[in-house]
Amino acid sequence: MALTRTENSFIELRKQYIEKRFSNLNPVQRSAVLKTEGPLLILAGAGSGKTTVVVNRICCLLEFGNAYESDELARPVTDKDVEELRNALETGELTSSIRPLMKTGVIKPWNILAITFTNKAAGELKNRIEAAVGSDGLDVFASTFHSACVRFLRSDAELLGFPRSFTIYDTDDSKRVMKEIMKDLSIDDKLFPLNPQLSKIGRYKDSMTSPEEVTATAKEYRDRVTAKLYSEYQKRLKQAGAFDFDDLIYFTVRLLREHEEVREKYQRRFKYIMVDEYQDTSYAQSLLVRLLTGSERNLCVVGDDDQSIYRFRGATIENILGFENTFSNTKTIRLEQNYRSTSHILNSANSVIKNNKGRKGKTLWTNNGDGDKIKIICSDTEQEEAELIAKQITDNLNSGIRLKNQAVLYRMNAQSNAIENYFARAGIPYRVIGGQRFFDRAEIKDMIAYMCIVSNPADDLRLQRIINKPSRKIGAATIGELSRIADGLGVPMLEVIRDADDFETLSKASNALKNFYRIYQKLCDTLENGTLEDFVRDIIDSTGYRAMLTAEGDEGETRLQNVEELISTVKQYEQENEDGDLDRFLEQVALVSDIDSYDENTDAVVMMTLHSAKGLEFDCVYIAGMEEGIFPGELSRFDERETEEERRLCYVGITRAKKKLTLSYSKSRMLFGQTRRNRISRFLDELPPECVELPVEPERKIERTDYRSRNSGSVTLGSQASSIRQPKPAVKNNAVYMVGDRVNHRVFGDGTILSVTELSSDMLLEIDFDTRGVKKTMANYAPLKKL
DNA sequence: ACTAGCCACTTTTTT
DNA sequence: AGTGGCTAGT
Repeated sequence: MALTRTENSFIELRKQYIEKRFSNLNPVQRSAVLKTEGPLLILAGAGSGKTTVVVNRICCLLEFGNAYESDELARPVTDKDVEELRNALETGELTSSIRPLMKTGVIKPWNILAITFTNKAAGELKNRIEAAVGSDGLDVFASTFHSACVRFLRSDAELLGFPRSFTIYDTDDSKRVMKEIMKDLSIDDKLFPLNPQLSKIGRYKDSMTSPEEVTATAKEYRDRVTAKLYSEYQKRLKQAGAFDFDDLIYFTVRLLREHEEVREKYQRRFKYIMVDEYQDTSYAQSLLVRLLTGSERNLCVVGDDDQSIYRFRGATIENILGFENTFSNTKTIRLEQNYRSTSHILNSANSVIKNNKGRKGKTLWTNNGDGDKIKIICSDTEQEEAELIAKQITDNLNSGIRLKNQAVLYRMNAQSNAIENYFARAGIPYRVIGGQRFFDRAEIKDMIAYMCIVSNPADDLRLQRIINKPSRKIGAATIGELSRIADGLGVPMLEVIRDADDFETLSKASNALKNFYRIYQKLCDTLENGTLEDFVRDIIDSTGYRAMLTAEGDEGETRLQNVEELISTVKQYEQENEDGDLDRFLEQVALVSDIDSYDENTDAVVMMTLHSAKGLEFDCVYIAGMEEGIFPGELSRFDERETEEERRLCYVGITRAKKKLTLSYSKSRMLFGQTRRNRISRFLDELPPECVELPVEPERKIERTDYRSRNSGSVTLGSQASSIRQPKPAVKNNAVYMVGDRVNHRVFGDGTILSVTELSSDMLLEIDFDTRGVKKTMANYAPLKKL
């Protein structure tokens, strides 16, 4: 039906109004916000304001529905309506009579599904939506893949033969199960190491390959063993009513695939779907997204192929590279303007990443000024590295950058030790994100295990963990017998314990088992009749756990404190979640990561792995361990695909920095209990020389701040060790520099060269100046003369 | 059944 | 280097 002239002008003005509503965005961002219908691929460079786009896109949907791309009108329009809208464009004020005309399509907050990478990101997204559109925003379904899947499975897991109150196994649990399987099947875990087998199984799940399929196709002996392990592993998890992390995705996909009514339920509900960090999705996850997407295909994925860093856990970069092929008529939008970093930092990032081949290719640009150049610092040991980084941090603190805006990033968690040690001694407040999580501590896992068996009585694994903790005279022999009987009958171990009297072989342990069952029943009672907090307190006391810890002395004392902390966690959980129950709490515990609880308001230096830093930004970023064998890691050095992944990780690291970036390497480092000397990371060579700092520092004593303590002032750059190193001649500008040469520096005067280090196209010289101490300079940039 | 002491392994990165 | 698992001895 043709539109009248009045209608046409109204629709045209409506578009203008909506555009104006988002005039705070740049034109590219705005086009991404307004394109609400059909498949959309947003290639969002680091710091390009992609979260802002996602938030605004959701706002747009909630405020205007699909009005921007639609000809629909809620009622016939008159010339008066057109006039009022024209006024509204001037004043920004909509009259109540035309307001209903501004929105088309029925879009409620719960029709929008937004998948993020971490729980923290989901929370932030919700907060920002709430801030923009009010409490309606809270009903937008924003969560991670894993949390979303748990929600779906909670309502329909029975269709797959799992209980609704299923348990979620973490990596640790998986290992335990696998170890047991290997023992039962007499498979040598030297020949078939645990981790590779488990990750193989994980990759099978990522590619939606069932145990049956693997068994059918496995020809070689090793593959047949893996197939056997996989089948057995799944069998046991099912018996225990448990999913591991990969299962959550795998079984949700199966649920949606095999049950049309469930699939349609969600397709009807989620009219608009958005997926963030799409470059880090697995094949199974991309399938999941496809299954949730209805025939309208209102799917928007956001990602940056250069920031794909989770290949090791099944992410495939092909998802984002091939999105346009999977979804025909995809509109692709590139956000390339960076609002975060200075151009020296950005150019460095560009220069590093351009060495990768498999990428869509894009170049970030910024209007921010050049800013400071990239600092490179070099040390002899990892202790000294920590010291030098600390020095930079306090320098920057003195120039007004708060500690919370400074972050130390590294490749592996193990690197944090040396840095932590120094910071602790120097009195620099710091926080470490990641590493061992609170919920990974043994005593906390014990508490959780008690909670789990009440929630899911079939959870034999958790049961075994705590059945004799504290000691109840139930030993390995008894547990073995229990497990045998339970297996034979196909019932949970807990049932066998209940009926212990019926089994001859358990007669000796009968009393101990009855005693345990009484405790179990008491816990069930407490949960039934009280709050979660009562329940946890009861676990600590009734099980004798407190008594056990108290008896242990001061070791136990700290562990008791951790347990007490769990109580306050539970308490807080109950306060924040009205409808929270035990299952919900346990699932949260299973799915939170350390980064989720990272609070940016505490004023302390942040330390974390480069992986954890994804999505964050800091004024100052220090990346430690820029060495071959560390970063890129030893295993990645000779595999091109792996090296490219490391390079992307480096790109992620560099682009976290807003103002200052410091890269650090150490000439020697203690790792795996051995001291190793590593070459400088190739990534340093890939930096553009013009962005790297000429280390001509203004001559000033490092002011001691309150944070620095005694004894850390004597910073010795360049020890004898460095002068022993093989002299490499630096040829540039007709000058050849060798270790031991005497040189003159226009600012620092005369000195002796301590070391020559090849760096990019230049040479890094370490010079011991007669009057000014040891400094580092670039051969090409420094005002140097050979004497 | 429990404990102490020894050995081996870890190391990528995480939901 | 540190931790956790295993063995052997009580």
